[in-house]
Amino acid sequence: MFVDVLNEEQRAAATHPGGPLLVLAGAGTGKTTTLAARVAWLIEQGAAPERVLLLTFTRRAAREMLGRARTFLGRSSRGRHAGRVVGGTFHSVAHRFVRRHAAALGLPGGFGVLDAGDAADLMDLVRQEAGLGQTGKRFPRKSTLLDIYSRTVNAQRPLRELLAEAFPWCERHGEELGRLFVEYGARKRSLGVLDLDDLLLHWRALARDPAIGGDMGRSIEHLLIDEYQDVNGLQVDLVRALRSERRDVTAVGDDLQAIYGFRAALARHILEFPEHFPGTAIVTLERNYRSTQPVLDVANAVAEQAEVSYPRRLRAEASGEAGGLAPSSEGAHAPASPPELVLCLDEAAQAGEVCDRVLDARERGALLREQAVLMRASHDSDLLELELARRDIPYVKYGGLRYLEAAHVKDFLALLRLADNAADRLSWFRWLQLLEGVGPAIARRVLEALEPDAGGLADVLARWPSAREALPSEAREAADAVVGALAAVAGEPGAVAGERAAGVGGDGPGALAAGVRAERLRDALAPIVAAHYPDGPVRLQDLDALVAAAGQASDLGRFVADLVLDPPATSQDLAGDGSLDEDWLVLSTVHSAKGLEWRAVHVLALYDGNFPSDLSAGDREAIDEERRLLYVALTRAQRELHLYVPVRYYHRPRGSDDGHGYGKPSRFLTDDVQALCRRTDTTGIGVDPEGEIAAARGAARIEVSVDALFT
DNA sequence: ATACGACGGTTTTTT
DNA sequence: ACCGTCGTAT
Repeated sequence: MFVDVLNEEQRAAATHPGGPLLVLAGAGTGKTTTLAARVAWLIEQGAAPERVLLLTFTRRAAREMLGRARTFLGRSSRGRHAGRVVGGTFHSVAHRFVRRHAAALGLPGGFGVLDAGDAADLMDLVRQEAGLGQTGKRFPRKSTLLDIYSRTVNAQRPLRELLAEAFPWCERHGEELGRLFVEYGARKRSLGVLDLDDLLLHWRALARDPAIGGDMGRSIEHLLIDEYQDVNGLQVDLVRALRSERRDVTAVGDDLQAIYGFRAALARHILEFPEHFPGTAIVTLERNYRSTQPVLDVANAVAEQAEVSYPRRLRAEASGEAGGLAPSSEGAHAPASPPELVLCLDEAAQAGEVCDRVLDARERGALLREQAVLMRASHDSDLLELELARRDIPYVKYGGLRYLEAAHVKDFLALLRLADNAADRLSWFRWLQLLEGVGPAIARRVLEALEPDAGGLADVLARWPSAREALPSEAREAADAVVGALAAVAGEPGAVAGERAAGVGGDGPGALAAGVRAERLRDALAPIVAAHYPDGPVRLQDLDALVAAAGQASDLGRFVADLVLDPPATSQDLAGDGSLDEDWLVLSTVHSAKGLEWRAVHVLALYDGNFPSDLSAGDREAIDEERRLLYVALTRAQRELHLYVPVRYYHRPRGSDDGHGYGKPSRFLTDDVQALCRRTDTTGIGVDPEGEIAAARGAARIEVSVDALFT
């Protein structure tokens, strides 16, 4: 029986008979295994798989857990059924429900979902049209505007309070922001689009509706939520609404790993769970099967510094007979070595040191993909990426600038959206401006003539011949090609003869396959993209990857929506498993590394100002969150941990002028922590344990500057 | 009136 | 390396 491989606490959690259950699972304690086992156990006890709902933080996590649940259940018919469990992120599951009940919510059936970039663009558009923020005073930029809006919605708190607390430098614009946000909401409604926050808001509204919500709640026999320490107020509301009648709910999490405060998550929520669900059984998992004790010692020492915490120490189990230890190719009796603290002169030197150690670990038997370089901010790896390329070390990077955020990819997505929904004004507005000599003003005029949301696709296309007159004559032909392609691939039957992928895919009878449609659009857009961007050819390759991915999808509309809800972390992800047998190093932000583990972990740029970030200085809760972030990074390591501290950094990244200063090691690397590490000083200038730099004291005293001559 | 090039300032992290 | 603003050329 599969529960036999679990330890006592894990088994208690997995086989909890019913009613609310809270699993406090420290890092590496087999949380994934336990949750997967619980799903398997529920099914084995007779729960209908499609009535089990598993909410996870990423879709990858859902896949992994359901895969393991299936393994647990074996080849029985129940095992096959595990695939029918409903699983995904809050947002992707919300999308499913909202689509199903779109009519009741007054939404068009094929409503579009805006990703963060689209939403910021719309916010900006609304701001311009409302004439807000034109006062010449510094006004928040569009992405900041969306951050503020989103955080207010997710925290479910008044804008005023939130500004004072999290965006004090924007407080003076409070009134304008309020008006802007109301207008933004109205505009989304009139466009028939939802942003990511709306998905949750609409799901909550459904869940609270006596009729629809009642059915919904009753149809979910068991609700399981992973990473509960990172849910926000809106998500807590949702969970409570879904459980107003039934009491079967399992939450799993670790308040020591709460790192999404910037998204309005509060670790407090996990501690309040027992109050929200009276009679909650609590199970605590403390046995760590992932890391060696020296690694855990350092992590524990970091966690202990927290101002407010319920102290818990992770203990390493001798070897992993139970739970989530990935098989290691190295002998279990290899001595556990203490983490290494590597002092580097600057970030360039750091890049070299990281490469040296990565290759060294590889010599000792750790594949590149069993190693990861983790960082606070995605640009921390800029220099490292150059060095990796120079040394021919392949890598993939997670987090940071997403593939989907590249301008040309968004241009293409706009076209893909139009293929399904010609009424999407935003998408028209976007691609029209790619044309030579076309800016916002002309694009707007074309839209006026086109009236995209009046009538069906055929009506809109019928207006094109007159609408195109607003374009400068040089641009008309290129635009015709795009509109022609749109007409040819449009979802409606009768658009084009021949080339039908008869019976293939879910686009309905007479429709072209998603891949063919995507390809047509790509071909029409290619000359425009090539002309509009200086590095055209490279960008076109990205579009090819997208076309290939669309080819795997059954329905173009769903393909685009899924892309927004579950963006590929890297272009390699999108391409699929083309390079499956290749070995590569993983680069990732700490946030994106959540829930993962590697044999060797390298943590970059541990100097004060970067990790913890300067932006969090002064706010105790923010500093605590940065500390938990480091804790998450440290606990990703199985056997090897390297911490890098560049002591000199350049103030102006402009160039080689000597505008540098000396930074201190991260305040989290206290004496206690450092005492648990092996120090390697590669700077050659001497750094003492407090981070005082001999050279800095001398250098700071003597200053040479002729700046005074020029002012 | 509009588009585009030059210039200066820049709050990480993600569904 | 990006975004927003301003000046200029069309």
